[in-house]
Amino acid sequence: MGVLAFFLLPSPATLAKPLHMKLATWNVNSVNARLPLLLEWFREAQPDVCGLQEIKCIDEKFPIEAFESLGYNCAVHGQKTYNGVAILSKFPMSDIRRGLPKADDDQDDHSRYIEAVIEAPEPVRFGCLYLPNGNPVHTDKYAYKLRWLERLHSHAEALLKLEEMTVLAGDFNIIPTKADLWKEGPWLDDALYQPAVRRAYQGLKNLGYTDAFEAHSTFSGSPEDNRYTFWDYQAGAWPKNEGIRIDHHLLSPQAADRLADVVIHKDTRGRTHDEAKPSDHVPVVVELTTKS
DNA sequence: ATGTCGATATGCTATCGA
Repeated sequence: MGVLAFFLLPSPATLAKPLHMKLATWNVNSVNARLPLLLEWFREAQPDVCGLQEIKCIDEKFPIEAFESLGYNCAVHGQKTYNGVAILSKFPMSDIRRGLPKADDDQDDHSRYIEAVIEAPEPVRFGCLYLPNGNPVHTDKYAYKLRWLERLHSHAEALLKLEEMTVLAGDFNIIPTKADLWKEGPWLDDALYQPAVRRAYQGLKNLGYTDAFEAHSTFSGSPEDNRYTFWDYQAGAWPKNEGIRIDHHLLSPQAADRLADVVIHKDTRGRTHDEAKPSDHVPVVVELTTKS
């Protein structure tokens, strides 16, 4: 009978181990000012992939060696002083795109989008975005935000046609619903909470993308008591827990089918390390079930 | 509304963007 069991059970070599691939996003508000905290968090959390926003440096000043020493490959789309995005990945990356597609009359010199195929055993296309803030409304900054959302919509639509596992993650600068802020009043005139902006976010979902946090909260046995991802430096927002949820993962249907967990690393908002102060955003980590 | 940051050059204080 020992022989029978040997034949009926799959051997360890052929049994595909279920794995969880961790895909994170974090607006770091200067990668160099934040570096000691970032390295500490990467050692602990061990994300497979992490999109960074607001790195606030040109490519040449990105601390590539520090991340390589932790086992990450780096794809960087930097800019002097403002914006700047990057993808860190334990797996090799291919098909790297810097910037969203532009129409002929679009002028956009901000570094706000980078995308790569993560060459894991089951590849994932990962887009890292830093959507314009858009304040104050009724200015060209707000118009730029709306136009950027149109361009993101078009690109997101094109990506769905590839029928891949795709994750669009980043600082969307969009508060999707009333549940995603502590009090509505102060935000009614803010570009992060305008109906047109929230409608555009819903438009991305209507294409077929799933908001990972929203989906996870519908089947999570113990929903997180915190859903905020950002607390302003000003006016004591953090000690008063006056936060908002603006850092999101949108999943293609192929990725949404694998959604296993969403974790907001709230504790990093109160941490310091080697003189480095916390970012005003915290990392959000999505776990997808994948095969080895 | 504002109790804070970070990068920069207008450069040891002010300005911008968030």
